[in-house]
Amino acid sequence: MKKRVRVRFAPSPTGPLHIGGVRTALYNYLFAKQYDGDFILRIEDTDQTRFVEGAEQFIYESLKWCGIEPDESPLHGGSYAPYRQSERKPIYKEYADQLIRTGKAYYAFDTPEELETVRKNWEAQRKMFIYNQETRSMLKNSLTLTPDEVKKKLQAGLDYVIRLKIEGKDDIVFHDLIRGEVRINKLQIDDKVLLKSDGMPTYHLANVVDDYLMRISHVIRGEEWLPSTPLHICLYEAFGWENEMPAFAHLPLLLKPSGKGKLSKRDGDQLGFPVFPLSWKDPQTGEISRGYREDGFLPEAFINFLALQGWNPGTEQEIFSLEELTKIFTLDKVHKAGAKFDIKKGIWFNEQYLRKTPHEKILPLLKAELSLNSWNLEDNKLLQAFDLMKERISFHKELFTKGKFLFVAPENYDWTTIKKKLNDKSITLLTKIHDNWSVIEKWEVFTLENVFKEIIEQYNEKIGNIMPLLRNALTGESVGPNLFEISVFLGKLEVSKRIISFIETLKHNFAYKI
RNA sequence: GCCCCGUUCGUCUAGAGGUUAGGACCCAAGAUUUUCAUUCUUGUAACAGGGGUUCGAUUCCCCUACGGGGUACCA
Repeated sequence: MKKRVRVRFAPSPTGPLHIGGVRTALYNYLFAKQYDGDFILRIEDTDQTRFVEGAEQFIYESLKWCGIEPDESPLHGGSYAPYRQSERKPIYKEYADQLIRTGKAYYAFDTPEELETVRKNWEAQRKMFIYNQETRSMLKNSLTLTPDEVKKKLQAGLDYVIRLKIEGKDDIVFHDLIRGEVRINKLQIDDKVLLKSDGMPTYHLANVVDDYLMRISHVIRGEEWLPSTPLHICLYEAFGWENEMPAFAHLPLLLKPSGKGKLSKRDGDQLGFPVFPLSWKDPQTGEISRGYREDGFLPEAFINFLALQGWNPGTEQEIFSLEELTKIFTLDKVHKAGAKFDIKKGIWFNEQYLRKTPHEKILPLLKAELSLNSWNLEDNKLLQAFDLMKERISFHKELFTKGKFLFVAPENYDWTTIKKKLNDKSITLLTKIHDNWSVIEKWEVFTLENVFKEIIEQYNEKIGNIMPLLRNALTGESVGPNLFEISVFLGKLEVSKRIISFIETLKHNFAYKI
């Protein structure tokens, strides 16, 4: 029988989740769903010094917004609870003790200060210190001290850590689902701290123990973990779990647009685009960072974009729903090299989704934005406005800036264009259009256009001369959607008002010319 | 320093020995449009370098360069 697919996304709540993390979560989710497996969210909060208020909540909200909710998590529950590592503290101690008993790990009493001194000394000799099978004999631990001394120290309540005892000089070889065979010599691996002096496990211990206990079948994580994977394998072996070891897949990193370093939380919005899915307020400084949601990205577009950063289906299709992605996602199509993040493509995705997303999904977003502007409009009018503008905006909120004239009469006009087009016929024509339009019974595009064309024919005026003026009258701008459609949208009364107002302004400013 | 991973148009990438090296974004030009946008057409633009292996290498191997990651009682 094949092992059930169970994957986990295991962020630590030391700050807001950033888009690299979201992509890791996404790939885990896609992989799980494809195999009808489970997607687990585990909170790795073992570093009590770096705890950030609200960061955990931010993770839940972000995943929810993206539509990739976990099957099991601290919030959703599950049969392997608890899913928050701080609540599993006793478990790790038990497993660490087990390794002590079996001789696979040992106590170490070196204080952080002592180790720091050793490190400095080594550095002075231009060497890098690592705590490993070659150096541990010179340090203070249960391998160098007598059993009695160790016992005394423990009983005296001295601080200690538990370190993994790496043994042997052979290579650790494993097969990464994305990278193929990876090989590293055991001499390169240090005797990593498993249990910290505060009784909390380090990432390595907690991770391996939990992945084992939670029956994780595939570990899909960022490339920054690739170098410590051999260590994790040593841990599985130390526990005797080598047959239950999950498969590993290490994802390429999302890099800064410059390519210099991985995209990090700290980049904030200095780069000109959000690095967080949602906006985030730093509880310490009060500083607010932009989020994709608040910037106006549709979650479907955001996810689609993110999915294609580092993975592709091998076909030329680029637009995929989350569900489609779950059908075609494969780890072997994940690219190996890091991807320089380029927001331009992300904006393009949003434009695509803006045009194809059904009205009922767009409406709530538009209404929320409308209320911010304290404008009032019926739902169907709002959607009509959106349809008029949707092919010339990248984000739904731009309806209210680029399409402001659909909601309020223009306060200014584009004088540069007006001056070029204005002639001695202009006022007469505008007045005529106004008057003839005023008596139209069927206020629709076809009729308006016909009446308009009859007039310019009658007066032998060029369409390119009068149209910009009429457009300015109605919108205050010289470019935009079809003018007759705008007129229909605004309604006869409003159109009449705007034209009259514009004529008045012209008369006032250009009396000499007319 | 040491270890690991990587390197195809500016960017995201396809390519798994023989291709006019393909697509998308961006940019540019043209067509359509009252205008802008959309749409359509076209264009610019890439195999890091050097050695092998081979009849033939972007593709396989090695070296170099460059980039990224790791090297904590952080994850």
